Amino acid sequence: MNTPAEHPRHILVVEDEPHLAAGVVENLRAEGYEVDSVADGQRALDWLQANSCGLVLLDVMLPEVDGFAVCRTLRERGDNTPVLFLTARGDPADRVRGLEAGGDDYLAKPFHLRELLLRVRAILRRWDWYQSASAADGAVLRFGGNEVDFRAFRARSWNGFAQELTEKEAMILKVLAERPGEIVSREDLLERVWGYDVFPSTRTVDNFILRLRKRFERDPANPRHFLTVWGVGYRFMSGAGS
Amino acid sequence: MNTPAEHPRHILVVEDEPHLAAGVVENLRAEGYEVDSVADGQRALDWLQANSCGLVLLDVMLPEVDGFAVCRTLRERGDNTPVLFLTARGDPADRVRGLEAGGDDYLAKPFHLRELLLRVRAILRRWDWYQSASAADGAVLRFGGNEVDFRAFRARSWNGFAQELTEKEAMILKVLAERPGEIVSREDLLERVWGYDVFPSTRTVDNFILRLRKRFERDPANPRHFLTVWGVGYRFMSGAGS
DNA sequence: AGCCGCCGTGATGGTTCTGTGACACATCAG
DNA sequence: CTGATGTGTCACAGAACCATCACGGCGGCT
Repeated sequence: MNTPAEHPRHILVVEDEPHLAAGVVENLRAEGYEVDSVADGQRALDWLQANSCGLVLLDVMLPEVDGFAVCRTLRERGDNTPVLFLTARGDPADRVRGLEAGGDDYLAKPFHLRELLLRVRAILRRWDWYQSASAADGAVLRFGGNEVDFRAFRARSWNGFAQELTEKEAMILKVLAERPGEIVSREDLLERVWGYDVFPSTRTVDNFILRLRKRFERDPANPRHFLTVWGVGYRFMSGAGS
Repeated sequence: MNTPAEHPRHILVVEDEPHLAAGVVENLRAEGYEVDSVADGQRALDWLQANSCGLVLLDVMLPEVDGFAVCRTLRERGDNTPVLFLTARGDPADRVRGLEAGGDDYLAKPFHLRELLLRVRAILRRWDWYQSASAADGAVLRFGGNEVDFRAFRARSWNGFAQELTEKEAMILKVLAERPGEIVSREDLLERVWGYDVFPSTRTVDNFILRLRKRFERDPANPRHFLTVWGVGYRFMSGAGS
């Protein structure tokens, strides 16, 4: 079964209008993605059976097999590769149909390339995350007697207790731990963890810090690893840094 | 067609409120950018047809043609100059509207100058041509046995004590340290640190100098680094200059 | 349907930072 | 020397911000 983890920066573009396809492909490549492109639904399904990728850009209006059908078939196969629908019509009902077919997002044509790139980035960010977690082979973070395994969302805390991290907890921890000693603003965290079009309050971030402290700090009220930077954000210290 | 490649360090500010525009322009110039400014949407479009730049700072609420419309027109022209929206409303949905209009980022007023500068830098950094941020940035400042890391708002003073600088302290120190040996007036400091919409008294500046002296001077009463220029302002000396 | 765990928000209380006034001291003009 | 003006220093109050808790919504699982 295909999983996006295998080729997270690889994108398949399914679009029958050659000019549009070329433009999209070009721009995605310029952003550093690997891109393949096919022109109809059947070929898309064939390609996806033989290969894997991190995202499918799927035009709804396709000759032969339309985009919704492609996506449904894909899901029936057990393939969970993220799908971003492109459609000519602005009909919001299409969005619902797309989501029902198992799509992840939806963009109405004509769209701005910039917006497309933003959405692609947002969708792939999730997988970027898995990738970097496994890439840093020793994807086990150690600090102050704690041990965190990002692959399994698992951790063992300083006092020996096993901890099952939630997804958000793990992501926040990871973003912080990527830049030890540096300040990470709440906005950074929101953007990196939640994405560009979701707006939880900054209070939410505080809460996750609170949870991380409870899990990993010996004295959560006097944190040594998850430090507050007043007026800005937080900073992660792994060691006995002073 | 305009591309940011031509003038990557050039910024156009489109803002109708003169005082805000002045503050923003001044701060951007101090960071080393070339800055032009116009006061309404039509002039912005005219300017952008005749010139090119690396970034447009675009107020949403403008007389005549609003910011979204300016951006849309720009994109229809095929101009992909990055656009950073400024808006009076804090409504996060505006961010999406801005992105849909073809913008690159979005900042709600009232914003902190520091944040504005960070975002400007982030956007311009996407273009490889623009490598180095401002001089004092990211660097570690050393003087008289002290060590200041502006990235982390942290410092170690001559006697070895760790110092957690507050935001304002760090900013004032940075502005002073950018021009070692030069006189910086209180008005300059107010403009650079507090920005466009706050007007503390000059007394406040004195107080922050006091705090900096306490942190970093061996004998705060006889300062060797944070010197008073009577009747004008202050001057920062990094070395043993006297 | 019912249960449970995760997530986001609001309220509350405590902490830190910031700006100001007061007063003493320093500097300058005459 | 004397007054006028600017600065050093301190303490304080208000503002801004954060930690923490409790609660409700939502979705997944049984």
